[in-house]
Amino acid sequence: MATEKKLDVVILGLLSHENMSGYDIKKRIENSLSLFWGASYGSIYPTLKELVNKGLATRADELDKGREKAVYSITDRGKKHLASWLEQPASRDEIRYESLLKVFFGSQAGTKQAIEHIQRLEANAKVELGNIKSSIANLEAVLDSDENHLYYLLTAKFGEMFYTACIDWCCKSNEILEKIGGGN
Amino acid sequence: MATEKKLDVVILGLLSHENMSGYDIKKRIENSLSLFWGASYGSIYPTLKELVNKGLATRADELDKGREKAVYSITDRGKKHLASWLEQPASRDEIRYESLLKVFFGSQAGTKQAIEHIQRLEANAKVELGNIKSSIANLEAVLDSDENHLYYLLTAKFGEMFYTACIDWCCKSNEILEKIGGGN
DNA sequence: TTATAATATATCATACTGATATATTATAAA
DNA sequence: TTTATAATATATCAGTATGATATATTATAA
Repeated sequence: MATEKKLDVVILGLLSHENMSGYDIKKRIENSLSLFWGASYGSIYPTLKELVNKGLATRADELDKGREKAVYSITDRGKKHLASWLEQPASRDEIRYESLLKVFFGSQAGTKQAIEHIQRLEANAKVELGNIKSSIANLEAVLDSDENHLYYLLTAKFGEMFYTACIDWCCKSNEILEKIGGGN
Repeated sequence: MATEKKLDVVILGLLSHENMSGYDIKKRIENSLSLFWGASYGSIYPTLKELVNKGLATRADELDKGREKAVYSITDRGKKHLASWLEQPASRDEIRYESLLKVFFGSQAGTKQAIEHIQRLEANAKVELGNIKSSIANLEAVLDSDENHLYYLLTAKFGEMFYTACIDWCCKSNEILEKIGGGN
């Protein structure tokens, strides 16, 4: 069956918060879900068509500042579909870290290169952690206004813990490799 | 271009440690890389053929206890290909956690369901952490015998930190949700 | 004015999954 | 001893997604 299709329910979830266009959905995924999920235009637009065909969403063409825009809304059937997915246990929890792959094969390239991969990972984690910390500050400021904010805050805190632990691992690993890798 | 192909270099990396069959490669990935990378037979076998066609690996048919087996070895060109990938910065470091997706959409299903997802995540993380801890103990015992063990140990320690932090997040999130979710 | 960024959607080659199929050998259970 | 089940070993394919590319319009900065 290939990986069980998830993008339909991700989009339905976002539409359950707010009506959106495909373009809006992409931005929302990048801003709020990117820590633990992603999606490309190449799958978002076909999935939106499919949702309309199945009666899980409806499309309304709007004119926003002279520019055409298709805004999608979740239907009652869409809400039921979303709810039935939400009650199932998650079936895909995984990490894909090419950096770790390169560390794993470190003996082929030498200590120096492994250190470089770890330092890039650390630098990136620091940027992400900075972004997440300001998200958390913003969310905590508006926490009572919308129930969704609480759940968003919890996932942001997951990101905070992940990148904090990741940076810590990078430091320790660096130390170990610096110690043994005088030459190579 | 779709996701840049990575399985070729993953397999070359494993073959740089040891000659292996497709079946062996699958097991090795499950045992040693599954924390941060995965692969299915449906991609491993075609990739092995491709590696042979490109002259990056060679195939030798062996008879192991009356059972046919194709054992692959990395070539010099394969080693160069692996080395040139290893010196590039990683281009794919990501998490795909459906559990977090379900937490994010928690307001649609209610506090109780969100707690259930988090508890399943915690239970799974505890199992993984147990496995990783025994791996680490084994690796630390044989550390000087093979340079690869050090890099394997580093990635295992990444897993240890990840699942430890994950369990911690689950506990804290659980508490928060239990507090507010008396009813729903 | 001119270039660049942002908005908005569409298409497609390529990569990979997970299911299914097939066949053999090893091992545990009846 | 038969019988079932697990492990070894490989192959195929529909379905799901990525990321690159293309196109067109409006907004903004140089």
